[in-house]
Amino acid sequence: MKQEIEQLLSAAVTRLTGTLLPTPPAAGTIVVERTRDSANGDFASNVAMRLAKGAGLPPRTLAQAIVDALPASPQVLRCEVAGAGFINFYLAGDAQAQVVRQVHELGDAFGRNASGAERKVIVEFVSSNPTGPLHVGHGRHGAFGASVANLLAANGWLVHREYYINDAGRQMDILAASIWLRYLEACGERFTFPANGYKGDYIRDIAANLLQRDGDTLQRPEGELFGNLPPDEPEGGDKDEYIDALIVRARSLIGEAGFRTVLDLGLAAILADIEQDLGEFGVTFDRWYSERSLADNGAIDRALHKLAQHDHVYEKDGALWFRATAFGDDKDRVVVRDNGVKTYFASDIAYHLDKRERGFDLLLDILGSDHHGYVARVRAGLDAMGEPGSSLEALLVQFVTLYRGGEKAQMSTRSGEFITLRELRNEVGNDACRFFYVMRGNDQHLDFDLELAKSRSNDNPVYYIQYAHARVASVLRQLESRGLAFDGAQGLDNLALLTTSHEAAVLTALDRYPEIIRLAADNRAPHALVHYLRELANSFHTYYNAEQFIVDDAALRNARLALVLAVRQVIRNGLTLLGVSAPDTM
RNA sequence: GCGCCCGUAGCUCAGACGGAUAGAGCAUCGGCCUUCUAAGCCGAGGGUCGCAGGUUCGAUUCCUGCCGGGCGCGCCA
Repeated sequence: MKQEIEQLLSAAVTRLTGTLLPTPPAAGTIVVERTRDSANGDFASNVAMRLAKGAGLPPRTLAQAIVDALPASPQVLRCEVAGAGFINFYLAGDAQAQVVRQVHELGDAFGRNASGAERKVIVEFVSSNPTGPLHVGHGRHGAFGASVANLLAANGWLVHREYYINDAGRQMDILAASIWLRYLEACGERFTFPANGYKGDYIRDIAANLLQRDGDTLQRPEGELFGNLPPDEPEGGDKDEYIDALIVRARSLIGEAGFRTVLDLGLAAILADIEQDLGEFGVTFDRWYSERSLADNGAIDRALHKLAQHDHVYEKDGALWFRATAFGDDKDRVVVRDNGVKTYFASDIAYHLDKRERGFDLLLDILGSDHHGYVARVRAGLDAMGEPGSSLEALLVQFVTLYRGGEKAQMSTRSGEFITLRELRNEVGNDACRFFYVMRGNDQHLDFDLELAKSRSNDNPVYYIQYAHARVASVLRQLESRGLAFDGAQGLDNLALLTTSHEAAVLTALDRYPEIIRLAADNRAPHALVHYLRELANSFHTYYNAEQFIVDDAALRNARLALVLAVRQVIRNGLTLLGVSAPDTM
């Protein structure tokens, strides 16, 4: 409806161009918005105020001229000039009701549009280090990323969802060493576990699987392992030095192949756990992309070569530096350390180059807010390699603070460690989780109250929306039990009977849905959809309390049922984009 | 010190492109179940939109400077 009014205005302004208006208006000048107060009509435009100065006319005079030039439309009852020069549109009585017909015709597709124009976008999110289970912060990334990806797809983007596996580097070595040490413990060796090792119970589980699969083939006496090592932190040493020395020792004792066996087993186990966890959460990926593969297939060398070709690298202090400052970054960045090891940043730019080479127009990275410094670097890298840095868009997700009735509760009461996503899901349920995670904008800190998310009361917004959906289903059950059936044709033919103020409110809410889908995708703002769904549910609940749907008058009954079925459809469409279920009973 | 984000009702937050009387939930207070699910509805109170300037016909929104909070500024990943 909003679009149609914009078209009317555009036609009127075009008609005046050359006479009252010296030049055609710039794109984006003709804007129509919904009025906040129905006393000002249903829609309003400020176009006359924006064009008045250029035309050398008082805003109200120009506004009246535009109104006079508007083409006639069956949708618009009348329009008038108001205030400082607003043009207010009053819709014809049955114009709004046509949205019900649209919803019935389009079904699941209602609200989708083609604004993305089949551009290719890669959404990279979660990408947690595969060194342990996901915790509550990763859950927000998963829920947010999945919802943004769904919204983009609903707007006609070709969406690819990807998880970048940080399976190279020192953290992986520490993981492997930790597993091997727990394996030795399981073999009966006794020693003090390193301060910097991974201490979670899942490490013991993986070690137990290793023992079961490979027997004691990797066992070595602890004396050989710990002899002549630097002191660990509790002994006054440096925990990083200690664990690095331990890793070197482990490699020499069980060989590179043996070490790799342990590492791969651990990596596979943890990734399987993460994939299952996210899968149960309704978060899935088209590809799990291995960082290690970038080194193995030469992609990093190719990226570095590309930088060197364009003369954007130099040597200093034995290391190879990328001249990032030439591309707007704060400082130059090391890509190859003086010990010959390539930095994490080197694989990052290689990865992003690879994304471009795979043909993605938009690279959407969903990152923790603590990674904001990283964006300028990677953009600089892309520019230096001849790819537009502007194709990278980073969405920074702020931290999650868990509360349990008002008290901070970051730690699990059972294990004393960070609460995992799985624990959270088990406690509050997937629906409430997905919903609470996207209730706030990504750049807003999120207070996640466990008690509120669990409460099955009117405090809980997710149930409020689901309840509206279930109520419609309940109405249909009631209809059937009275021996009646919904006559869709009759309902859609009698939409003009939907005249109460409550029906008008529901119709307006339904009509807004396509606008919200567009807005939420353009702004990468799933929370806009959350707020909308609450308002739609509110208009429905109010209607439900005010009017009976199952009335004796068949024409009115079917018109009302057509309306509430449209509400059910739109709620279902919206919740689906958020990864939340739409139950028929509660 | 530099950079990014945030500051709106007692609390948690919406307010895209500058527009008409700044909204919602929770909390507080008062009403509504012999009628399709009360996980619901209706009503009331509650605000110098952090502060100070600037641009504009018009600023919560844009710009500048302060104040307060979070995060980041490695040859870590």
